Amino acid sequence: MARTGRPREFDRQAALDAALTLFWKQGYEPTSLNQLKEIMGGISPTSFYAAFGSKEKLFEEVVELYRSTEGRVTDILFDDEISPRSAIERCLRQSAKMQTDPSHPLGCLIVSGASNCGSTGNRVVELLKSIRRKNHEAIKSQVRRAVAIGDLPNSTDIEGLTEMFSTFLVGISTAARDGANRANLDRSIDQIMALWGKR
Amino acid sequence: MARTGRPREFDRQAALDAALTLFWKQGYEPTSLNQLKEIMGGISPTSFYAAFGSKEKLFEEVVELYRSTEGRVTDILFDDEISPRSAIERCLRQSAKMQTDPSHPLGCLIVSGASNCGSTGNRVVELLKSIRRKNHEAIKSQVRRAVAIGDLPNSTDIEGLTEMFSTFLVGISTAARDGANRANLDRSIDQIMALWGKR
DNA sequence: GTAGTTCCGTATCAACCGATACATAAGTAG
DNA sequence: CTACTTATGTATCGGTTGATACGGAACTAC
Repeated sequence: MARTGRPREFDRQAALDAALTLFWKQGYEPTSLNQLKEIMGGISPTSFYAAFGSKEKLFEEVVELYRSTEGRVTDILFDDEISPRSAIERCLRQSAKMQTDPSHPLGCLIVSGASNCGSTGNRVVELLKSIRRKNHEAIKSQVRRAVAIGDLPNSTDIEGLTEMFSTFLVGISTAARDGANRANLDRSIDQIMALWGKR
Repeated sequence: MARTGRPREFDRQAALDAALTLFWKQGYEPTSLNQLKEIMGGISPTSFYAAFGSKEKLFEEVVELYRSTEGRVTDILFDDEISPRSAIERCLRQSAKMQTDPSHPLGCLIVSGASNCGSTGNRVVELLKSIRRKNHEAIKSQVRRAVAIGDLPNSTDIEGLTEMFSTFLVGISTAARDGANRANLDRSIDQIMALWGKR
């Protein structure tokens, strides 16, 4: 049975895609409702709030969309089927490739999407921070697993190595926004991964 | 001869210090004139604009203040009197220490002070970006010098190694804001600097 | 004293912020 | 047809943004 009521006149998914692009480029707070409404197909405020609830809820939905598309480059950190080294290296390389891809805004929405926020944006800041924290923990699990399976020596400083990869990973967003290209980032990953084989 | 006219009733330097703290914590755009006026001694709008010109000019002055105080941790990147390795390592360690110091806001004003900006903040974004670019170039000069003096082999990938240190450096700001402590960051620097001795 | 200079407090500006009210249009259900 | 449901367009809400106008206060110069 078809849904009752007047049908929606704009493409909700297309509007969400457009909102992702805008939030990705500008961040949460500087992106205004007027900009969103315009890029989302010139919809009216009523349509906006009926379809998405609020700016904050839209952002949360956008983060989910990002995580299920471009943002999946970090999913491999949670993969225990491949080698720990491969998980971390591939995460870094995929992130570098994705974040420098000119077909969408530069950098990472999770890192740079809400770094400057006033008091109204606290929930959004915490949302992104919790995702970063999970990635950090996933890196730690991989390093720990590498030690457990003998791929890294028992003397390995797990916290130190984890923090190194984690800090580098979040740094990619600023680097990409500052104009670092994929080739240079890939070579920097060659360098940082050399640590793994040199001890 | 003393200056003519009614004397200023607030401490301009103290106001500037307070503005630095607020911008550092919240970033450029989310920090409002009302917040600034209040923390700067409860001054009036007239006093604010007479003394600092505009919000943007105040921020530029705040950046200068930061660069001449806490922000000096990166100055050592421009020092050609010490060894390249020492210049980079000390920059990283000083940055990690400074950015996790609880006596002031976490992270780095140059990296995180204006990452989310609308069209009005473009000049500010470019100002910070240009500073980051200079740091990146300074790292490159140090790596190049290291190769020149034989501290790194001729086969060194200068671009790759530079990007690695530069990306890690900017990553410290997000890491610190996410709660990384100094000890862990220091150990991560142990790890990343080990590259220098392992080839 | 008076003139000139600089700063201060209050009141206010136009523009924009996120969010709603209200009436109406377009569909389904019976 | 009427009743119900859902989306739409316009007009507007109260609040905040960065920035000014204007008159008066506090100082120096002479």
